[in-house]
Amino acid sequence: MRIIINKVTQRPPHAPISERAIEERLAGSGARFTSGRRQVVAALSGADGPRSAAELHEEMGGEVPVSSVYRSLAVLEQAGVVEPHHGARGLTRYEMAEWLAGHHHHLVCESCGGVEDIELPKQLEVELERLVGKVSGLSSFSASGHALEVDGRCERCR
Amino acid sequence: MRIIINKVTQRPPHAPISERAIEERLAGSGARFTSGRRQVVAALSGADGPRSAAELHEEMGGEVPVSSVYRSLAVLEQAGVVEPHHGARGLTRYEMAEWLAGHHHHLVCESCGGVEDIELPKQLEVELERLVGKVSGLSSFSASGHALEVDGRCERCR
DNA sequence: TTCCTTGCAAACGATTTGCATTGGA
DNA sequence: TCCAATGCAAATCGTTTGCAAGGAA
Repeated sequence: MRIIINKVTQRPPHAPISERAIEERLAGSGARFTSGRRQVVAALSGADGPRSAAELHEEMGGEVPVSSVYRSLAVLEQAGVVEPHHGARGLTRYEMAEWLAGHHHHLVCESCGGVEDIELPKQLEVELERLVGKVSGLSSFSASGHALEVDGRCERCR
Repeated sequence: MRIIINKVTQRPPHAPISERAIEERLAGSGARFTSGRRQVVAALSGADGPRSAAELHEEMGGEVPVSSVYRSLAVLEQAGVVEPHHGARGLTRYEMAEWLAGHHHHLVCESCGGVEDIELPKQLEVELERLVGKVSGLSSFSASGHALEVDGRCERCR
């Protein structure tokens, strides 16, 4: 997976993550920002799309055992630092929470199953939000967020 | 999960599924439209949202073993009769393919993990398609479809 | 007879958990 | 010292597969 989006929409690989804010969030859950968790956060905020526990395990050099990666992810999710994303073949991948990584959407490749982030130009995002607003007006479902998934083939698989 | 959408957007619980068309599709894959597969199709086209193999197994009365439900789903997916949908906790749920059930979107309850179908009023759907068209113009990703997921709490969980 | 199907049980891969140990405030 | 955090191995859970029996063309 590589970012192939043009400059306007490309999401910076390293969003300016606030270590401080994360530490506070964790503290709020009575948890510490340990080295293992820092590594997960680092790997995740440097990624161009959601990552599974196994992918993170590998990207982190295989030092930290997978079970610990899972535990880190669970704690970080609990604290609202990362968010799960359910994709191809029942794999659960995680990404930094919206308040840290910014709101974005996904391009899902139906061939390789990879996922790339895409940030909509403000105007389109505004349109989309307006549209979602109308949708929730249609049902007794109380909407709190939305995600647009665009399916197709990534450049590599075309 | 219950349909709570108003009349304008509610999707008919029993879309007028063409048994004939399904049989032909299966034949094209060299497969038969057996009783077990008919049961899966019946359960799925009567549902108001995606269903997992386990849910179908239960809704079908527990007669057909889960492994057979999985096999039926695999064959039906192969033939383009049903489509997988990856949701909460890595569960794979299926629904009738778009050409049979019609294009629609999902309301995902972040509390119970349930998914309800929602069909957008034509005008909104047109807007959405236009928007997706613009998105794919922004990247070198070739889009073939899209899915809008609205997250929130269903009426029951509110 | 020839394949497609199905049931059952074993196998798998992803994720979770129990338990004993380590580490930080 | 005390409780959170971690490593390792065993346990779960959803899903897949091998194999032998059943069925339709």
